[in-house]
Amino acid sequence: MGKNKIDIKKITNKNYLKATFSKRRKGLFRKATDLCCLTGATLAVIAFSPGNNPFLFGHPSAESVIDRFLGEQARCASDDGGEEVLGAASAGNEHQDLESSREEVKEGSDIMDEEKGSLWWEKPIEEGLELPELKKYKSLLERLRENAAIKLDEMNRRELCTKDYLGLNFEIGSSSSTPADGRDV
Amino acid sequence: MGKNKIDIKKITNKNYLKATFSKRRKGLFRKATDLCCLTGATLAVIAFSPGNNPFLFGHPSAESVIDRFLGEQARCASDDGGEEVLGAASAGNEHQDLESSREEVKEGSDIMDEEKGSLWWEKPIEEGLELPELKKYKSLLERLRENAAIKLDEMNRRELCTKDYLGLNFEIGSSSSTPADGRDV
DNA sequence: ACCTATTGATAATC
DNA sequence: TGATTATCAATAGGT
Repeated sequence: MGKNKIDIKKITNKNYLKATFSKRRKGLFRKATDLCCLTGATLAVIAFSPGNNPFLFGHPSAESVIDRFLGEQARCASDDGGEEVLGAASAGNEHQDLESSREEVKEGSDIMDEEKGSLWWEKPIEEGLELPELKKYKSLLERLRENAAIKLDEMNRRELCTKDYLGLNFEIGSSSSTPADGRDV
Repeated sequence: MGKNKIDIKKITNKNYLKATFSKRRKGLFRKATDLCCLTGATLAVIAFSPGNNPFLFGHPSAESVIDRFLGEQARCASDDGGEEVLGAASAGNEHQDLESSREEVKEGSDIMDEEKGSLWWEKPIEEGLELPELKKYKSLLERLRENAAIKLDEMNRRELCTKDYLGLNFEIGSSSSTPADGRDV
């Protein structure tokens, strides 16, 4: 679709990879916006760049769509009077889940030579629940949203909600913050 | 981008709306697939059609991306030793959240004249936890996935995970199910 | 649903 | 690194 056609396979060149992610991520979010505008669909996109930076799109908001999805899944599953079967690793392992997430992130940050200067938060989140329970996720998301420096992708033109949480510093205890930057990956 | 240019504003005609959602939803998922293939990005798309049918795309899986997002949000918020502030409606209202989700769905099903015959589940979920706690969501998602009749959008060609949970019957206690159908909305 | 005229997204390049 | 442009890809309208 550009000057030349390309195969849809993993790009190895780091710089080209970053450029491509940037462009196509924007294109994807634009398509998402159009779809929402045209059809009023409820839609969320969660993306982690190759450099593990998070991007969000959502209408009416990413969190609300995720909540709805989770809620309907739960509702659906609870409507048939069945019994817990797959709970092998489910009961009381909230902490484990959180821990594994941390690991993932840590590993992830090494995948690419991140631009450490492009943190898009105005300032680090000024709060620190122990949140041992997932039932606090929802409020956490809201707090995160309100505290984060948000880059409105370009969607402000419509009432859709697009946010790029770029340069989210995933290091434990990190309280450093840097000015916004235009880079995606 | 078709025979004529169109304004990106809400489509009123129901049939045109359905057709447009169908086409553009597929296009969006294709873009998402390409982005994942090219850059290896971790990506999820959650969409509810105008008829409130859910569609999922995810690499490596929608659930894993959602989990990661939730996990990182939690981790991020808990890394600064702050205090709960926005919890106005957060503490101990898991049930309320679930209930409001149900309401949303109920209302939603009236928005469009749904094709009641296009239920894409092989059979209704054979389980019914009370799941009074959100920390069971993860396992529920897994169970739902295993029990649902999954329509692989067309992505099987790559190792990405695209699923259309179409015709998900959100009625409480619904145990009816019907064969798969090709309609999106 | 399937076609095709057109516009839109984007790979390469600067 | 952001902008430009030649090309392919997505899709609006009609069948």
